[in-house]
Amino acid sequence: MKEEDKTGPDPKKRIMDAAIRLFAARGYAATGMRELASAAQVNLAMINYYYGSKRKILEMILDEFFTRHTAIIAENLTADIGPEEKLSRTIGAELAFFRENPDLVLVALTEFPVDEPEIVEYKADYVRRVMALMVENALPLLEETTGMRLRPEILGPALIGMISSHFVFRPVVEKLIGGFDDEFYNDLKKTITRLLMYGLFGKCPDGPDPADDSEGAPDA
Amino acid sequence: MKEEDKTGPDPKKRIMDAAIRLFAARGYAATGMRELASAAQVNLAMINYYYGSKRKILEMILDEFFTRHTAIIAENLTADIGPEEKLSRTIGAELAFFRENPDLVLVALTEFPVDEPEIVEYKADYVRRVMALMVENALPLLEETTGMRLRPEILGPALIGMISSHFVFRPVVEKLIGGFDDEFYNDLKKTITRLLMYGLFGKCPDGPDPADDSEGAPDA
Amino acid sequence: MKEEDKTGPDPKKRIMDAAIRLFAARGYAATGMRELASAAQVNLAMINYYYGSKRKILEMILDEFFTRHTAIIAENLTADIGPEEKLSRTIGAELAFFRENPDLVLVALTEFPVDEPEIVEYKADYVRRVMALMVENALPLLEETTGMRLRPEILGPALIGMISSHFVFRPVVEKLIGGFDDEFYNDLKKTITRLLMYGLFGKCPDGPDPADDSEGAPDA
Amino acid sequence: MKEEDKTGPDPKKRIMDAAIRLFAARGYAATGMRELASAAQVNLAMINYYYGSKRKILEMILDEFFTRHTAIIAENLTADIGPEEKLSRTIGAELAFFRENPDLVLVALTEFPVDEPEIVEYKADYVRRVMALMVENALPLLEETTGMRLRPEILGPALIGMISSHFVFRPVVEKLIGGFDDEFYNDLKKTITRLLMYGLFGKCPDGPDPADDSEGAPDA
DNA sequence: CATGAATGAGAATTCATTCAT
DNA sequence: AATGAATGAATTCTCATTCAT
Repeated sequence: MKEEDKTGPDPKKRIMDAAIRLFAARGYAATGMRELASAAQVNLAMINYYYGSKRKILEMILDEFFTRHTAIIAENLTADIGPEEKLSRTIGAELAFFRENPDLVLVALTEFPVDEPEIVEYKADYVRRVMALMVENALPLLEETTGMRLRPEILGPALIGMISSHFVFRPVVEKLIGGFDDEFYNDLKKTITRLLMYGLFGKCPDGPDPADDSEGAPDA
Repeated sequence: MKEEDKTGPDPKKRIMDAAIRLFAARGYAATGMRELASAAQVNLAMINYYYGSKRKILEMILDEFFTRHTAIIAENLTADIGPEEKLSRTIGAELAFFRENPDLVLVALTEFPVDEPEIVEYKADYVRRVMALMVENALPLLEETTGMRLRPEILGPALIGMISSHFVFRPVVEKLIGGFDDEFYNDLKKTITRLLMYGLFGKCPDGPDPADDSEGAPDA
Repeated sequence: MKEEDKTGPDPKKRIMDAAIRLFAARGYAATGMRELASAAQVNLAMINYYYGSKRKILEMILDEFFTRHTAIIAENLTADIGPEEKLSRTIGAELAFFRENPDLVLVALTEFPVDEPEIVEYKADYVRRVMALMVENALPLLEETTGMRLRPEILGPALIGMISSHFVFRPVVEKLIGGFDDEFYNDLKKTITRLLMYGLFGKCPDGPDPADDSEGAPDA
Repeated sequence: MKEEDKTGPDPKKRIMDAAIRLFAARGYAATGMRELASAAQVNLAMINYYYGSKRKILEMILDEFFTRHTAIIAENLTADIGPEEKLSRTIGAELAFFRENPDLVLVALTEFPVDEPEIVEYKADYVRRVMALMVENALPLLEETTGMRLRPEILGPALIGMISSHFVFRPVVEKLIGGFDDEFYNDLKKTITRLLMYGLFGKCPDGPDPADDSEGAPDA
């Protein structure tokens, strides 16, 4: 009986997967528990049995995104490397994470501004942690190179916004452009990295593009 | 005539204003018609009397955002000026528009990925037009300066994502930081412009910062 | 201004005509006042201005049918002619009336059993009058010819049911058969008359069919 | 199991019974779901839980009537007996069925002409089947005895109309006459049979009335 | 673990009607 | 006579959740 009699993994995981997919496609509030139950091939009552309530599911989704995203940022920002490499690696890691979990990103960003009291603390905590990571591991150096005062509450959203924006527009762009292949995502990484490091007009130092995954060229 | 016995302007406008505010705060699907009616100080049935349905309200909101946003981009991108000035002006105009209509931006971006068949065409059209504007008025020059192939389906979302991201995170950041004053928005504009033009490491040509609204004083 | 600026006759009449048509097609309860207003090319508020309420319209419709139908029966049943001629003429007159006002019949019959307290008296009165007419002008003679006891509360509905039934099934039959031409209605009259006078097996006395409208030709 | 804590049979059946009763008394469109729920002693939401929608209930009611009525006609019309016996038995069987399910008849006839696209096919199918049964099992013989051309689209409605008409007028007649006892229904059967077989004036062959259930007289 | 039944609150929408102009 | 706005009640249906089995 333990062998999956329905489709795919165990029921609890199926529910979570379906929730991420449906919340991304229709939005959290617009997704019904029945819809979710049938998408997960699970009896309706089992959802509350496993998760307690609909909102708890969303909390777990957000929590997962925030935890993993913060960990990625922390891991790359605290590495003992030069600032340019730091930024370039962070962008790459985030993009890789987003690409593997596009619906997770979509749910997190789409439901992010929504003002539900019981979830607001998750979000505030996430923002706080990301800003703290920047202040401690990147801002001083960056203020030096740019010669500007850089506020974490501005730089944080700006970076995340640019790196994630593809995934917000993806469902619509997909209908116009068709799917996205490896080449697209390599272009995406190159463009985003280039923009965040040198902008559209900044002079790029000589040497190979630091974000190009193609060919066999090393990152340096 | 009928001196407004309730609050503010005429009922139809009050409904639209309240809808933008509520959809931004709670999300479209989570906002009830009763909530909307009482927020707009209007009888419940008047909403359908004026707008026909809840979805029509959202359609009008999205349409307004898309129309105005596209117009701003078109106006600045087609101006007969140099590419750097083009970009800098466009960013400034967009930020000014977003700042004056933060809830409108939030609704447009939050509800953007949602896959409702009857609204999808609005969005696709918007994306198509923005990409076309870039291809015709900016991309060739930018590809020259960057030496990269720049896809509109990458560059478009990236720019919009960075410029708008503050407004997506704003409700949460506001709770941590407090309100946002003029100085904040001047910093925001400077930072976003700097990032998109020269990135965090690109060498900025000498001369005054092109995006500084503050007096004539340099940043020190 | 009095000249009909819209379509057809004066607004009050247009409302009544549209009501008969819509009540026949969708039923009284399922027909909305807005539907009625736009079908009659009249402002919504004018309906209540002219008729007071939706129910009053139905009352007037039923009243018109009952009045005219009762008058037709009275006129033919009290004529100073033989019983067979009486019946044949009554059938013919009813069928002619029904054919000219098929929607009126449909509304009267469809809404007839509905148990709305404020309308019930109209119906009861109608039934009473029809039964009284039969008792006074036909039953004694018919009981003699048939050798049966004939109750008016049985014979009345039976006759009306047979004569009107085509109009109840008409909307559906029309979809299967196509329209109904003069020949059809002549056949209808012949069949109904034949059935009510001699049934399917009764021996018909010689002589021309008393209900044949077509030329002078006998049925052969 | 669950000994019925409410009234009578299981909830699903109670809903159906109440629906037939209410639709007959007030009409389908005029019957509200709340009314139905409380008449069936059932929670409002259970109606949709069991039947999906209000219209589905009507569809099931019509389907039941049409199925059973067609079966009765088929059974009696295809019997290997003489034409007079065929007709007489069919009338008797229909009247018995109608008497046992007066509300079902009323709903079917009252809602019959109503032009709801999703139900129209049920009705058309019913009409088609009844007409086909007549064409195959009765019309040729009847045309011979009557010497008339008999169209199924005329004869079908005429027969049904006469046999069912009592049940259409019943609610109103009941208020004038009082209830209907066995004797009444025996008279009804005799009168209807007599009319359809020999009409009001047709010469009835000698011998006892073929439709008289009373006394001990045999049918032959 | 799993299920079908059940519930009360709430969803969006439409209703017939009224009223000031 | 005519209209657009307004209203409160009612419409059908769906919601997330609970519970006995």
